[in-house]
Amino acid sequence: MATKPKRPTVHDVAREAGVSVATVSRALSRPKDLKKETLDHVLKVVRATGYRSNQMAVQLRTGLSRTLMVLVSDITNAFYAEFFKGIEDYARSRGYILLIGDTSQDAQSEQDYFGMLSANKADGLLWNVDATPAELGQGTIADLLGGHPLVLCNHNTEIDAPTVRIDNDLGGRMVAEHLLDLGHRAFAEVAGPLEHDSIRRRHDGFNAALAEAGVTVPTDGQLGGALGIETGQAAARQITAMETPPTAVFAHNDAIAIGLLHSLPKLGLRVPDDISVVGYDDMPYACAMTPELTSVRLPRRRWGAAAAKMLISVLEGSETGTPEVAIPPEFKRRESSAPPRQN
Amino acid sequence: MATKPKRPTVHDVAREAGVSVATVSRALSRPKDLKKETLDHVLKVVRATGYRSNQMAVQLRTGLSRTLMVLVSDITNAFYAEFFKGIEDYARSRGYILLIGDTSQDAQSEQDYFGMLSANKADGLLWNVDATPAELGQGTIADLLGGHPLVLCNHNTEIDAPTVRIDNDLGGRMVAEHLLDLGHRAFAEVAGPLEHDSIRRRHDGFNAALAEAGVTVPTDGQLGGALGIETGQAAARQITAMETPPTAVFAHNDAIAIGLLHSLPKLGLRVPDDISVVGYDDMPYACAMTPELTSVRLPRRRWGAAAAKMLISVLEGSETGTPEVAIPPEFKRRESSAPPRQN
DNA sequence: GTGAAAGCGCTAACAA
DNA sequence: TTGTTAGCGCTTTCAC
Repeated sequence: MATKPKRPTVHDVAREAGVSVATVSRALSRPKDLKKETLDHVLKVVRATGYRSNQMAVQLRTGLSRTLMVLVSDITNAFYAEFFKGIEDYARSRGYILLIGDTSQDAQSEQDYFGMLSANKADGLLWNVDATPAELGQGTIADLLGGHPLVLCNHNTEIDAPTVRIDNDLGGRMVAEHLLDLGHRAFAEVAGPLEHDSIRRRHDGFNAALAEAGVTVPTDGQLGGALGIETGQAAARQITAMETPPTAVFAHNDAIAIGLLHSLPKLGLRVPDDISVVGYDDMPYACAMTPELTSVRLPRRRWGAAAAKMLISVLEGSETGTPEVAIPPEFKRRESSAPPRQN
Repeated sequence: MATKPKRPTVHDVAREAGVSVATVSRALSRPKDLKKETLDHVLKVVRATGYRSNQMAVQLRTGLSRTLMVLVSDITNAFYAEFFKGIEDYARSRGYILLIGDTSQDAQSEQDYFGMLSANKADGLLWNVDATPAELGQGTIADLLGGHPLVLCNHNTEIDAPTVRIDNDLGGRMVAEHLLDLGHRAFAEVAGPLEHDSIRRRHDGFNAALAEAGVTVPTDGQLGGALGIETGQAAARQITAMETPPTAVFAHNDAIAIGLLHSLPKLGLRVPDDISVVGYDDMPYACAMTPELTSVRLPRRRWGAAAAKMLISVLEGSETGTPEVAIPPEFKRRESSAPPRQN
């Protein structure tokens, strides 16, 4: 643990190099302000001494941490992996690093993380909002965050901030159009929690597109629950129990779809022969299901990168409004959807 | 953007409360050093002014960032999600936050992150090593990290540091024993990159247990490749092309197993009737495959928590050796493995 | 129990 | 082009 021998500071380097601390600082941050000779010399000493600037001091001095806080409700969700990567890639290309936090849908954790932002542990926040925080009543979001800027990764009507989200209306619509094209007219929908904007929109888009074709989802075909495998399994039981089951189901995410794929056949409905199943998200394993799952691919990496870019633009002053950009998803047709049987 | 009105500092609070800055600082960090009266008064002013300490200053002054850096080679891998959560949970309970970095198996990125550690962006490092960094030749790992402590989450013979890893020898052994118990004697193994310690060990454990039963994997049954679905698909082709295919396959992770599950039936071998498949990792979707995948469950969350605990112990001085703890996995029997057919 | 004051290591005016 | 110097906001001796 060579942690004892105190690390060299600008002063050490300055003394060693026979220049002032300012020169050392400049050599590192604005090299072109120095005579090439001096620069080379200082840099050599820097290397010789193994000097590394102490970011704690830099941060205090500049007021910048070059750190982005990323908040999601469940870091455990594989869904976010690519999203993080997109953020990380762009952020790092701009010299920022990531503080990733999991709020677990818990108001206290959320507050804690907001507190860290206020305490300048990060310069800005990338937030995948699920629910509007309760504390928001007591002030604006900017107060909560200590004035640090925020970019939302989900739409939220009660928070006024730049937003970079997936175009879920379009996603839902894509599913409807695909299924209609195949000839389906009898549908079921297994929804997630509709109070979440991103869920609501895939629902709205789906149903709007159906409505335009003169079709509606019957009441008993409107199922839903949490965004998990079990919801799909439960839905499969409900669907197979119906007198005239739908010929196509739209699951609000791939986990639900997997639950369907897994349970429907066991309960007597083959996919896609008897019933088509379309998922949403296009998780990595969607294409390895049996049958391969038709899904809506969300460009999660691009999404993360766009959000990071937006936040950094705000931080660096080149973005001042509160734009809302919606990233279009992409439809992935696979084996789990097919034309309905003729009967 | 209420970012203009400069935030209150200890001085502001001190003036407002009619005490010294020292007293304000104490009120926040060591309340019991103050007369209850003073304390209450200061705290009231703190609340009134909305004061929040500036962590940048605290860090510089104390030399502590209360931040843990976590480095993995691919943040995109769903495998890490639960691992992160375990780290986050424990870390946060101890007042630490997480800086998560993705090295992309890239030496430069790795160096960059090490540099940030040296620059005190974090107090310590939790590292899921894949390969020993090339730069290690030029000095000890402690130098590279600026003297900050490190806990490895994978064994690495060339780096001497406390390690908290999964007991992969045991995992591999569990698979062999399960399959032997079922009556299998003809095996194939689809391995990952054996240069990784965690992969090597599941291989070693598996083969050692087979050897003890007097069985070996024939040469043409020793397959392998990257830890992805495609490797499983390719292996399925090789296996089905064999004159006498094995009755059981051990896939080094679930992705490979999924590739097998997906491709074997298409090529004429039913799972588990003709051939048993056992995966490794027990990813969330393993139990939703058709057939449900028998796998080795890695307690990833517990693993992360244990690693975080170890690192914080080192940081706070209560752990000084270089212990190596191996966390035992758990066997999950499901549908994809069954006794071999009698023939 | 409380205050005064000395920095932590760095950057950025301002001077020279 | 380079140096001097004043802090950034906080914690922590050391006095009182």
